Formats: sequence, structure tokens, C-alpha cells
Amino acid sequence: MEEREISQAVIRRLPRYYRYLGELLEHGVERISSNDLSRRMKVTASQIRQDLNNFGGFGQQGYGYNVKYLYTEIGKILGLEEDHRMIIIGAGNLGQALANYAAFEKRGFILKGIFDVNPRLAGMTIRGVPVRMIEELGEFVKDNEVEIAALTIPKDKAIEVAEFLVVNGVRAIWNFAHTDLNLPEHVIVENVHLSESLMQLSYKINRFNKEHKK
Amino acid sequence: MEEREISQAVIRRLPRYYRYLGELLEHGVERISSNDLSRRMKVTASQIRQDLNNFGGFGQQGYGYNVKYLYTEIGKILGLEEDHRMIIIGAGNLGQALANYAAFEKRGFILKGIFDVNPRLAGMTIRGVPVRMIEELGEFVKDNEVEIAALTIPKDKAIEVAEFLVVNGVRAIWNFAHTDLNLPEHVIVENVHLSESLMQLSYKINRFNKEHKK
DNA sequence: TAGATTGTTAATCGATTAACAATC
DNA sequence: TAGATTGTTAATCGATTAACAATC
Repeated sequence: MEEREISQAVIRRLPRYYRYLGELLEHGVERISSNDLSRRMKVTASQIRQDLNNFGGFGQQGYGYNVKYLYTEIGKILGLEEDHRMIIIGAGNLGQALANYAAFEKRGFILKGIFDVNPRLAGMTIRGVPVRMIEELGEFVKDNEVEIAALTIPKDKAIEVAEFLVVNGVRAIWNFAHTDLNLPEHVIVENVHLSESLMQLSYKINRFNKEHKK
Repeated sequence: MEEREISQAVIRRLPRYYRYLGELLEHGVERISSNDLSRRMKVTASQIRQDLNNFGGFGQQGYGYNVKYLYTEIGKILGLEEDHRMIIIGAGNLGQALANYAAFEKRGFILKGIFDVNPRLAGMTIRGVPVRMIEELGEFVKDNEVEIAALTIPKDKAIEVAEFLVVNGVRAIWNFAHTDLNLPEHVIVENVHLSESLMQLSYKINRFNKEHKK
């Protein structure tokens, strides 16, 4: 059977479907049509049906989609049924923010450790997880079969740490450092470049100003 | 003259060009060809030239692009030449992380205030900026002509606060809350949905696992 | 001048939208 | 059954890549 490659655009939309379906579920909505959902989400109904049919026929003609079922299925597609062992490197504000975000845990992202170079943070605990010194990193990653590492450290450090992590078996990097990580093909990298996000915002302000010849 | 609308895809790439050019500049590189840049950035040279030509002819045949000039021009396009008055709402870890990110300031994003509901944070200062109580928000925003507000508060609060900000003249919202903000057309919203980013990562791990029939 | 590289047009590719037969 | 709505094919639109004449 032919493997159809899922486009990046579709992947980006999946978590948003998941979020809307979760909210519908919370509000006790049992079923929803692509048309109804399209109005709420401000995308076309056609796109919703196309997106979902990349993964299977989750709906029923004349009925629509069962919210609970679709929510669960998208959860499976997103890999939220399995647990993911995760660490955070960099116990600064951003690292702490991630560590404190309890909702990750209920989606299966298990925080196994937090690491930092600053010896003054040694012994500190965030949500019950101790901050460890970076020297322990290699061994810890291997012993705990860490799958995901979030990097909230400066860019120069990030590159070498990422390579070190990969050597020690980490499969995926959630990269908050302001740099690209050029890692081997099989390593999954998800970038969160906050400064670039802010520049996109600023671009839009700037363009708006020009269009309204301020 | 016809106004060509710039696609979202191009806007997303601009800050990355800016980052690479900044690094080249730091390394004393004077000029670069689209071909050379394409190899470094792992995009096609054709795309680089197309993207840039949306905004003007910044290069020279037979020479390439002057790094410093192009860097400056992209900075202008991104609106980094003007100052942007900004506030942060929510002085938790994430809000503090943003406040502490000093590099924003050098790009023209001036942090005017930080707000929170928690009275225990009153009087606290982050990088010289005092944390204010949310009650002062409306007046402060008007008095200081705040342009951008970063929202690092829970989703239920975020929706109402965003509307309140817009009423008081805020032009753009940098939204970290896990919800969409349905604001008037003219308001610029830039979403940073960390949980969705993590789910995209998890999707890719999941797909990899399936493809390698683990 | 000859060589290099842009700016730009044309070709290709992929994603979105529209339409509708299938079917619950 | 009649009405509703999906799954899916076809049409359209837009973005990316290729090609090359213009020109530094």
C-alpha cells in the first residue's frame, strides 16, 4: 500500500483540531459536522474533510463526526497515547515555565529531569523534579532512555549540547535556542524561535502602518 | 501601483534571513550570493531571490548581495527601525522569561510594564521594570500608548484581557495563551502555542516509529 | 571583455477549494 | 424514504523551482 506523505501544513493544523474538539467535548457536544466546525475554526469545511481523510474516514454521511471518537483518534495520530520521557536543559525562566506547565504531563510528556550549568541551582526542585548538573547529562539520558529534550539555553551551547544528546540516544529536540541545529536526518527537531515570532508581529504592524500611510 | 500581497510563507522566512545575515555580518562577511546563502540555509537560491524581490532589488548582478545593506533593509521591512512600546501581562515564569530577554530591547521592543493579578508580586521588579497590578492596566496602556501586549496568562482570562486591551488602544497581541482570540480585523495577533508545537514534535516521533514498525 | 549572478518570466508542483456521487 | 453530510474526485489557486536574458 502506498504511503502518502502528510504535508507540514496538515501537521500544523492537527493540534488545533485537537484543541477545538477537546473544548467541544468539555462542553458536552456529542457530534459535529465539518461545516459547523469550519465556522468555529474559520477554515473551510472542505479543508477539514481533506485533512482528516489523510488519516482515515472518521465521519459518517448524514451524521458528521462523533466528537469523542474524533478527539481520541487525533490524539492517537499525534502520538499522545504513548508516554514520552522528556528532559529540560536550562533551568532559567523559560525552562522553569515549561517544567511548571503541568498540562504536558496529562498528554503523556513525562518530565524526567532538568539540567543546568549553574551550581547555585543544584538541589533546587521544580514540581518535584530536581535540577541536576550538566555533568550528569550523558549518563542520565542513557539510563532513563530520554526521548525528548527541550533546549532553553543560549545558542552557542545549544549546538554542542544537541549533538551530545543525540549521541546519547535522544530522538527529538524541542529547540528554543536562537539557532538552527544541524543534526542527522533521523533526529526530529521542532523549533520555537520566539524572537522570530516577535519579528513577524512587528512586520505586520509595520505593513499596516505603511498601508494606512501613517 | 499595484500592491502585491506578501504571503504568510514569505513573512515567516524573513526573520530567518535576518538572523543568518546578522551572523554573517558578525563574522565579517561582506557579500554573499543567493547560491552561497542557499547552501547555508538549506533553501533554494531561487526562493531567496524570489522572496527578496517581493520587496525590491537588493542585489547586483555578478556580485550578489551586500550583507550589511541587505541586513539593514530586511530590518526595515520587519519594522525593527522603529521603537515598539510593549507590555507583558502575566508575571509568571514565561512572562519573566520574556521580560528578561534583553535582546528584544536592541531590536526596538521597549518593555514599558509588566502586569499580574497576584498582589504578592506587587513591587517586584524585572530588569528595572516594576510589576504592576492588573487594575492599573487600562490607564497605563492609554497613558503610555502601548502598541504590543504579550499575553502569558491562562486562556479564560486571556480572551477578556485581550478585548480590554484593544479597547484601550493596543494594536497587536503576542498571544501565549492556549486559545484563539477572536479580535477585530485590524488587530494583529501572533500566536505562540507551545503545547501545539510539542504535539507536532510528538506527531513526528509517532510517525517515525510507525514507519520503522517498532 | 568574460564571468558571475541577479531579477524575472515560465514551468512545475502542491495545497486549497469546489462539486457531487455515495451513503448513512 | 428524504435530508444531511461525508469521502473523494476534479478544478483552481498559489507557491516553489527552473531557466535564462539582463547586466554588473
